[in-house]
Amino acid sequence: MSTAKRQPDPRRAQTREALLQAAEAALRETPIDELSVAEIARQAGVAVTSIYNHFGSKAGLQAALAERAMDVDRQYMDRAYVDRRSPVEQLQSAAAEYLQFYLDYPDYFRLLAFPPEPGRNPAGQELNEQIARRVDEQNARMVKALQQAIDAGLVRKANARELATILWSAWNGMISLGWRADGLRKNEKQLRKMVTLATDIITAGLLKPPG
Amino acid sequence: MSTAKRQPDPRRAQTREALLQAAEAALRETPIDELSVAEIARQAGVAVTSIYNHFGSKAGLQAALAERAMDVDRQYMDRAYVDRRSPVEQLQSAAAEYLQFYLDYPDYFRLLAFPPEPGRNPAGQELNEQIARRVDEQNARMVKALQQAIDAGLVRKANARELATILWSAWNGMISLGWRADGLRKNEKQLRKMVTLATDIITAGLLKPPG
DNA sequence: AAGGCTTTTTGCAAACATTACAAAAAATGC
DNA sequence: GCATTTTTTGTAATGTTTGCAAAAAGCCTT
Repeated sequence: MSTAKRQPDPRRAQTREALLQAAEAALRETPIDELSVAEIARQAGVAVTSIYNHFGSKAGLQAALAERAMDVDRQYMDRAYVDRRSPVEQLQSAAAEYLQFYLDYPDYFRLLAFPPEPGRNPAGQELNEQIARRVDEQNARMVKALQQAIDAGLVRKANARELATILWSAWNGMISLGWRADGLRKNEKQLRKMVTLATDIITAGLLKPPG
Repeated sequence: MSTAKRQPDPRRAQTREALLQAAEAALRETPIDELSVAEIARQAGVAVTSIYNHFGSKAGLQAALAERAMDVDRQYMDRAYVDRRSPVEQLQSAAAEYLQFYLDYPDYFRLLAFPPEPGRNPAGQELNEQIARRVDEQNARMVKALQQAIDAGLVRKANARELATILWSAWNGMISLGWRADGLRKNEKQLRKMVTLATDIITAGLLKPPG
């Protein structure tokens, strides 16, 4: 293995940070569709190409912002996983908080739940993996809650990790109805109702021993 | 209302059909990413602009093909909703067939489950609504099975339509893990397992009366 | 602290999707 | 057959994305 080490080039962190800050600031003024990569680069004082060097695409840059916002997400989830609550209650509130995160940051949610294909661009792929790790990290908390419930005999025996993935991806599917452009779209109220009911049903199904 | 009627212009159907056929044929040879709208238009013998007149976007054209493919989807679902089966069995096989449809036609599945935004283009919006109607039509069969189960006292009392939406969107969320570009992606085997387990849990939860 | 090597940035050209618009072509209804 | 309307077409312009080569800047060794 040729792991030739080297001190990291400070320029890299610098332009990366300049882009993130410029993009974040610009996005507070202008919706993403009306904001061109040229404009972002101009405000960051770097070349357009640098966006692709660092993030792989315009969506990648946005995703990098979303990844930062996962710190926010962690706060949401902190509210859900409180130890005094029963595991079932924790799942219910995790679902509610996850939905709330979407309602507060719809763009970021979409990028985390349904990341755009990075193509063959290495920077984009790397970023994607990084985001996946963050998501996984969050799901780990759900896994923990489920495992406790299983160990306590409250929930049917099953792989807690798989169960968490089911829960999380099912929520994603439901919440994605919030931005459909057709008649199948659901509004906030409907989403709340749906996610609540679904989580209720699923937890009921978990409590019952397998037939 | 100024509903001035008029005979439909045959040219419209003609170029539409030419585009659909050319696109379908071309897509058998070339993946969508490597197929330009210019090339499709050329093979159809029409102007590029016509694609936008009729379908709103390149994705719209693909979606129109997917809409046609819903006849295929319907056939898959026919296999699931067999009257001799119990409602719960019907749901299980519906889930399995839906997943199979994705496995056989991943591109079409994606367009139906997660339709791209049509923007402000009227043609694209119209197409989107059309697809939504088809999807709704399919879900109606699930609604029917659920309603029967509710009426028979097998399943907790709830709005069958809502339940069907939950089931369908949850499946979408799980199946979407099949094309994630990061470490969270699931392969065919894992998807089967997950969808089966999830449907099992959900139906178990449905059977149990609400606490 | 100088020179060589590597990383990073930059600018440019080209491909592609998309939009807007105006002119051309073709159909309808009378 | 003619006036009106619909549809198609071509073109110019904008924006994202890729590839490439040159320039700039940083690291490392001596």
